Amino acid sequence: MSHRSATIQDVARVARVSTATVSRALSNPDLVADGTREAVFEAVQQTGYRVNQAARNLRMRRAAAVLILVPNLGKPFYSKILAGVSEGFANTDYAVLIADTESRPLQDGELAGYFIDGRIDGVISLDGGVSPQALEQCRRQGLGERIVFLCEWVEGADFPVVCVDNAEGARLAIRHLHALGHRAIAHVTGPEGNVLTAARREGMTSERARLDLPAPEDWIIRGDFSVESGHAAARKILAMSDRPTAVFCAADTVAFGLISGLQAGGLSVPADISVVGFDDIDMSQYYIPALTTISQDRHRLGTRAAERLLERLGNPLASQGSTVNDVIGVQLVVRDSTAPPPT
Amino acid sequence: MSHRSATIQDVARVARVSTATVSRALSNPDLVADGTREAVFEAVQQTGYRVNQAARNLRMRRAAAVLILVPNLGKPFYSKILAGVSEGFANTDYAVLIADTESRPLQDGELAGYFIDGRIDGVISLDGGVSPQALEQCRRQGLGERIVFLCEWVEGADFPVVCVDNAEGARLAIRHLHALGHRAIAHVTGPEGNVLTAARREGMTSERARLDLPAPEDWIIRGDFSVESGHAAARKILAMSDRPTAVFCAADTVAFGLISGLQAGGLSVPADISVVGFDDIDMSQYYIPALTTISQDRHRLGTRAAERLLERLGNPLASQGSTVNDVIGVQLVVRDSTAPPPT
DNA sequence: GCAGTCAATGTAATCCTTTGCATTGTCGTC
DNA sequence: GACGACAATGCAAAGGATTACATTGACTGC
Repeated sequence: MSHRSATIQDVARVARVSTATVSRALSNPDLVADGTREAVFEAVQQTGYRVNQAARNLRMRRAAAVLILVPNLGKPFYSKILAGVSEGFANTDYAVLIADTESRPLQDGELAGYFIDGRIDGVISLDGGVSPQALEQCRRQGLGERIVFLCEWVEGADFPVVCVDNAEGARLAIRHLHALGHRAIAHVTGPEGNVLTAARREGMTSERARLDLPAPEDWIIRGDFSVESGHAAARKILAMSDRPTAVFCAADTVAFGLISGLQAGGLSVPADISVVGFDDIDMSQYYIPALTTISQDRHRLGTRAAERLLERLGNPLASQGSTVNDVIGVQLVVRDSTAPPPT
Repeated sequence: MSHRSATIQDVARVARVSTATVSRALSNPDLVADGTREAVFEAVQQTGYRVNQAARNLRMRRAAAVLILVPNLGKPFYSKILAGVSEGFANTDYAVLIADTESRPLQDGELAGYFIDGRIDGVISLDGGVSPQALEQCRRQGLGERIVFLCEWVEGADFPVVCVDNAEGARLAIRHLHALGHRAIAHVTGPEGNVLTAARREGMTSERARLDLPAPEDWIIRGDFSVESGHAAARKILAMSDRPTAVFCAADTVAFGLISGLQAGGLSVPADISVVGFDDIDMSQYYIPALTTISQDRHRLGTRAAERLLERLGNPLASQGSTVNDVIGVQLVVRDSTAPPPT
């Protein structure tokens, strides 16, 4: 019951071997003889020894930790992704650090700094807003192999990305509305400058063009993925003279705000106007009306990103230079917020 | 552009002082002369030195990290709390580790193990389901001061708790319904064995008794905080001969499922039946009808817990033995899901 | 002019593992 | 019977910071 916890020295003493042998017995069991190995295990039990991470990290020049950059932990969209990521690292000895880039944006050189001072071995960024300079700095330090993007990415920076096919999701949404008979389809976007915003808008407009549907300028309404922005969009739509019969929203949360605002304004969803979301968050199937949306497998996105990073950390030489793009499929989930347009 | 990053030795050489002086200049600037200090800072700039965390942790016998135990990262309820916690540690040098106890439950001795092998300095547990043995083990190791509970807690274990006044929240809900004229009030609980479930149910039943309201057994419906359980509860209520005119749900998510199920069964909320939730998650004000609920300041809960843990880590002697209970107030937020009972 | 004080700095031990290299002993082979 | 190969283990040097203790000078007060 000594206050100080057991060290490898203690184990070595009890097992009557050297510390080197203890170390080997634990991390590379085949290198030691059967009897010795057992003696060591026995001694470990007896002393309650656990390897000191700091010492190991110091010696091995690694951090045994990865950092997840999340734009805003407060958004329900991320929670399942994080659960996936954290599960992806569950059987490894990597600790998962989480940083909210909204509540505290990364300082200049902070990212590279975390690597240099041995706090982390790798990064999964859900934030496409990481500054290109920060990334360039990391790459110069030879840390390029240790960064993976998830969901979002940085245009022009050559890092591996795990994401869904956003444009395809948008196309699915438009096609669904078109099949129901809609021709007047509006879009509430995400925040300006966001890669998802761009991809979804692009998919939306290209499909609308392909189907030869009208595309007045004011049918593209600027939002920012928030419920509030959906609510604001509703007011704009209510005020339009030439009102669309359907709206495709860049996120489910936007759709909720939109529907709430439309109903408050006297329009019924889907009787008067159809709404499609994007993401299929948990709430969507229980919203009233249950939301028609584009589903992405968030849990899988998380585990996949974890796998990618693990690969790259395990074998820094593999797939060098080439960017492996993991694109995960999306699915249209039809529920109650879409219907044929009013006649 | 050497590949190896600068060490304190390099800085010492450049500044023409000893490593001890460099260390002091950085962590305890008053101890060195002005000129020396500047020379050191200059050398740090020049070499791009950053202190190696592993080495520092080894020497100082600390981990510079705290662990947050989250029952289920996938639940939107936690995201804002986590944002608060992470903000609470933002200006410290503590890294924030997050573990999902549902996707990977803690093994026996794992919690104490994290302390012993120097991975963490403290724990904030949002999970009241941590095994009492694990906690007892931590306490025996003298780690009792390093654990703080948040939102949930373990009955009988004497650790500091930051939480809201759950019973009071329940009472507020019942009083509100009573004031509207309701006498027949049911309750959908959280999962059995959960401390929040117990506290909220207790507040609900005691207030109902105080107001002399009827309390048939089947008006307490077992749920588990999930949307699905709310949906299931709706079926039970629809099947009742003696139907309540109002339902208080142990969580907003439950209320969503309930309302969705009730409407599907032909009952209108709040015209036919009123519903009150608990938590006031982001979605609640945009649900249709906007949800009347008990609001808790989740962000503040997070930052407060962080503060508590920091205090205890900084000064292990302070408030020793005595459990400081931080109870944060709750507020009734009246929206559109409650109305006088049908006449 | 000398003992004592104090500020500023240096020396070297310490934190605990991992691992390159050296050593020992066994066994098979020519 | 000598030698090489090889398995098993030990010795001791990293790895990079912090800090107790020692040292040096300058300065105070008598």
